[in-house]
Amino acid sequence: MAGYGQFCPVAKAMELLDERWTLLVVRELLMGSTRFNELRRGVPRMSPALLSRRLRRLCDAGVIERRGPENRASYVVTDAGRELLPVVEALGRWGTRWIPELGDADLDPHLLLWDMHRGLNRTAMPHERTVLAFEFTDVARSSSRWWLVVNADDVDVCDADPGFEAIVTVTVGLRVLTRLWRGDIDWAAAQRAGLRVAGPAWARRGLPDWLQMSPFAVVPRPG
Amino acid sequence: MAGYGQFCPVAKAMELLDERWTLLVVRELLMGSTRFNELRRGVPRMSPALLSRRLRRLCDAGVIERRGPENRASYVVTDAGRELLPVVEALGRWGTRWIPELGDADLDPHLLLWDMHRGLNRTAMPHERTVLAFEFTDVARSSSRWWLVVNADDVDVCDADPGFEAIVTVTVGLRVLTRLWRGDIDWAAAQRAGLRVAGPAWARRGLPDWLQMSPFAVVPRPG
DNA sequence: CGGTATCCCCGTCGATACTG
DNA sequence: CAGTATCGACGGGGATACCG
Repeated sequence: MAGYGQFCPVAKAMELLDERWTLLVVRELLMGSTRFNELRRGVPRMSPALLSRRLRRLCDAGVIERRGPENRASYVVTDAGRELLPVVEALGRWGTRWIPELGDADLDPHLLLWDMHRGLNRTAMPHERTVLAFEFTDVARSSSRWWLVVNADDVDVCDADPGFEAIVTVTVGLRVLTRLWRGDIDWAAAQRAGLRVAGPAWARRGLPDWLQMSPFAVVPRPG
Repeated sequence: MAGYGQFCPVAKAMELLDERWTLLVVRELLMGSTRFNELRRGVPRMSPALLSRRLRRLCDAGVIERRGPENRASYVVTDAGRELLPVVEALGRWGTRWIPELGDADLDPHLLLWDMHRGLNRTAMPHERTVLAFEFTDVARSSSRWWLVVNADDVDVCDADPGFEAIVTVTVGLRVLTRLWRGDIDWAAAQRAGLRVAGPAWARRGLPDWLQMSPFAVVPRPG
């Protein structure tokens, strides 16, 4: 689409940033994703063709730089890209406060686990390999069971049993865990809403500390 | 277009705000415009049908409220709307720093005068009616001459001679005055680039104080 | 002044398949 | 792993005219 035909810096910024998906890709980049397929996991409903277009556009705009060989590309934010953090933060804070309601279509177990895997508080967790299991009570059988496999230096999100025994199993409705992650409700309210944790007492007690919530969870709500 | 299918508050915010023109309308509302045709002057390239759609959407989202009788409607921001100011500010700051180049299509004398009329430093100006004239050296005859008519309690933007004598006449290239307004250059650089002011000495000296620049003019530039 | 109504085009996006 | 290629539909939005 053509530009706005305005010299206003807000308009010039939006000529780039109002394109569908663009700011979500930027969000993923700012969260630390650098590889194409890593970015895709953060925006699973975006087609690879469109992601490719957006990445090129962001390169052209100087927001990111493409690095590495053709077959192992990575994308890193430039100074200009890093300075989009205040924009993303302002949007996230506003969305948190003023759009609290989620439709069923906004819920996605894979995306939720993907977000959670980034925020795990590794230092508070056991040092050996640790597996956390999640069972969603209200999701179709085929995608109701998930595992976070915490290895020495990475975390995997699995939708198939990894074979190692889970130290805890969280049984919960998808919406309840999503709202907990977003900070719409707290841990106690989640338990009242049916969240259950199975496993040894020390692990059940530790879990709330292991799972960091969304960065926007602490945003104060209106009223 | 459908939503993003994400529970992330950034995604939920962008479902509303990534629609073309929406954030520019919000900008106008935050700058104090409340009436339909007043808003239009801030987004002249937007069709009235589309502005109408956007206003309804912003009402539905709780960003603004529609008030007054059918034939004299006004739109005022709610708390949610007011809290979009940090979003607009962050975008404006980023655009100012990282998209400094303007295309010819981004220049618009009417829009420039419309922006300037809002920022006039009335207290520093003469109390009686004051007329400021602008003559753009590089704009087609039909829209090269403009006037700001400062009355007791309002300011008019005119593209036809208002009939009252101007206290000063500014002769300048459209791009130069636009860059001055944006803070890309300062007053001295604008004069070196050809800006000339005609009128009594006291008015010529006062002018830089009368004309407030864009709120983003003070944003520090990279490097 | 404050909008609606209508029309139609073209670009965007989604879907799917495929490649080095 | 990191993308391209192709295609079709849809709907957003620009233009224009019109109404209360």
